[in-house]
Amino acid sequence: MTATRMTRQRREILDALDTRDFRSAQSWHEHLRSEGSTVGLATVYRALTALADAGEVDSVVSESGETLYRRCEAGEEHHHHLRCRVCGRAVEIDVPSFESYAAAIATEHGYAEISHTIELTGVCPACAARDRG
Amino acid sequence: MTATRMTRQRREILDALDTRDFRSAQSWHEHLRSEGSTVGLATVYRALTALADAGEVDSVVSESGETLYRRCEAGEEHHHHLRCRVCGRAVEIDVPSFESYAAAIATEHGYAEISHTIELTGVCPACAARDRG
DNA sequence: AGCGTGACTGATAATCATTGTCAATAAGGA
DNA sequence: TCCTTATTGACAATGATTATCAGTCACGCT
Ligand SMILES: [Zn+2]
Ligand SMILES: [Zn+2]
Ligand SMILES: [Zn+2]
Ligand SMILES: [Zn+2]
Repeated sequence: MTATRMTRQRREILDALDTRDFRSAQSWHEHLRSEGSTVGLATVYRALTALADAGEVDSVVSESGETLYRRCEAGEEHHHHLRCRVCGRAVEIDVPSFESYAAAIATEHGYAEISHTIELTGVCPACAARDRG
Repeated sequence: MTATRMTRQRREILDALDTRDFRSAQSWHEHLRSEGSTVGLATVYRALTALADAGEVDSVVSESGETLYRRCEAGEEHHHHLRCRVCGRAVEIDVPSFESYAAAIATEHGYAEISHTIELTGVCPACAARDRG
């Protein structure tokens, strides 16, 4: 019944994704092409959304509304990020006290099916240095 | 030098925005039209982005990438929301300990110009009831 | 009250990210 | 190898947002 096939394209995409930078589907596609891959844009979109649904990659929606992806660190659990808004480089952070607080405040207001978003963005040391020249 | 003029359209838009629901520009436009206004879609977009830039309305980016707006109770002050992902109804929450925590963890990683996003989403009591109805 | 200027408006075209279409291709089990 | 069908990729289509630009009107000034 299940039937997920391991194709050349999927292997290429998995290989390209790293755990350092958050990039858009279009950006990953460009990156793959520049490395010689011939993978199509639609395929990159399909693979990334599928991987995100499967929880194998992280996705965040940027301030401008683009969806950004990166591969998770091994063995994924719920976590949040501190991301560079210039280059996409990100580190994972955890916000221990918030997790329970979120549930409490939500039920207090009668809201169900709660989910939450916590993202920190800034300019990483490398990009800050580059700015100064 | 400054030159922001109070037009009929801007007055209508300001009047329409309420402090209860987060809606997209298109949704506010529909709402205005249904009330008899003849305001154009582009004008609604322009007014909302201007108001958001001026800090007079809050804007959040939804999971699907749409930008949602509403007028807020807390004036200019920084705050966060618990929003219904079905109807947009939202309440303001505060996350007391987080503000300083965000700054600390960011500088710890060398990131500058920090900003953060915290949004809770769920299904409000009214929408939950309607689901069952 | 009348005038002039430039900010504002609205219909529409353009843009941009993302999704849908569909014929051709190629995993992977028999 | 052969068959079934998931997958691919070029391209069209969508949907939100932004840019154009000619016509309009707010508002300071006389
Ligand atoms: Zn950076
Ligand atoms: Zn969390
Ligand atoms: Zn608010
Ligand atoms: Zn609701």
